[in-house]
Amino acid sequence: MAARLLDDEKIETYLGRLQPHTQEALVRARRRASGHGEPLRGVPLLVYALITEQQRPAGAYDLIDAISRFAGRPVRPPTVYRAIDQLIARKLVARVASKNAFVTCAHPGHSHDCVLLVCDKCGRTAELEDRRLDRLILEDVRRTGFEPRHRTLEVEGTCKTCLGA
Amino acid sequence: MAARLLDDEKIETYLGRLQPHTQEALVRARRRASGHGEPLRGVPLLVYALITEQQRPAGAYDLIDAISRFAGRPVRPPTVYRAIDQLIARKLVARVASKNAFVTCAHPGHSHDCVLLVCDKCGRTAELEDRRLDRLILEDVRRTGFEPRHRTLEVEGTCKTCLGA
DNA sequence: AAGCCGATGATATAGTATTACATCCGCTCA
DNA sequence: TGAGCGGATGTAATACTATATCATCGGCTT
Repeated sequence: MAARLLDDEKIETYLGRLQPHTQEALVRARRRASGHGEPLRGVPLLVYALITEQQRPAGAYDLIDAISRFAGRPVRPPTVYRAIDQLIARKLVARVASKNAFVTCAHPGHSHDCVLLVCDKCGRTAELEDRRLDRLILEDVRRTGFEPRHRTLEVEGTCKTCLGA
Repeated sequence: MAARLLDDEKIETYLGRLQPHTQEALVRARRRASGHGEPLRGVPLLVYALITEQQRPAGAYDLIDAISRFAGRPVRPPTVYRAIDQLIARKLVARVASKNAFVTCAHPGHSHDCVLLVCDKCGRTAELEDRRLDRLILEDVRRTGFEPRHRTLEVEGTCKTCLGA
């Protein structure tokens, strides 16, 4: 392992000051991570916390800037992209293809082929799950002889809150 | 109107040499376009033909290069992006969000919220339509109080042909 | 024919992502 | 115990994608 860019203790102190919803998500994410390979730490942990904290998709370069500020020196893109890849592999984070951004999964560990609702106004996202939908898509796709590996289902529009305002 | 970058007649000559499937698509696209605003010509026409010709998603810069070669001088990104935007507005082309690329719509004029099957191996895409699916997604989304404007549904995997090979 | 307007074109730059290489750690095994 | 292997981490450089801004042109109005 190379010299750690970020000190574990410093990260923990930082995390302790985040919002309650982030704390809760971190507990869930760590619990999930502990069953799947290495514990969550370093840049991936920080990336996960940062995305969760702001409750909407984060661009990779927003994350790079935030982590650079935290570290007190520039952190390069591959460092953060690697962290994101790891989080996606662990199914803790999902890419928002329509925005080139990333969100934390609301239900870590679920099927993960969820429907992502993206609000044009506030930028927040919500997840939706529907087994019937999953099944229908799978049937339709398989019927054509196509073997699916991954699916992206994103709906852009206006969320309930923004409709009210 | 500024000096035309591309000469109409030269384009027609070029188009005449493309594959039969492209010719057919062009006829359909032009018919559709004629009912909706200006006829298709210039850069948008060429972009449409180029994407169709290669039967798989084209990156914006592939198109920029191809059109530059055709024009015999560099054509700048905004020129091509504007053409793409126009084609998307006319529903002749769709963005492939998961690949930052563009495909021509197989069924110009249809609902256009189709399912896009993207093959990892050969890169080709196929479209799928299913009203039941459309309805189910709409119901699910509306139930949460979200007002949809646009949806992206892409499935990555292996196509029938590549599975056979 | 002066001047407005929208379409087109060029310049520059912003934003997103990856390739390739350097470095360091900690483990294995002589 | 320390040489060296291998994986994770860190850096530099660059490729790829997209847009904001300004310049220009041609046709239309009056």
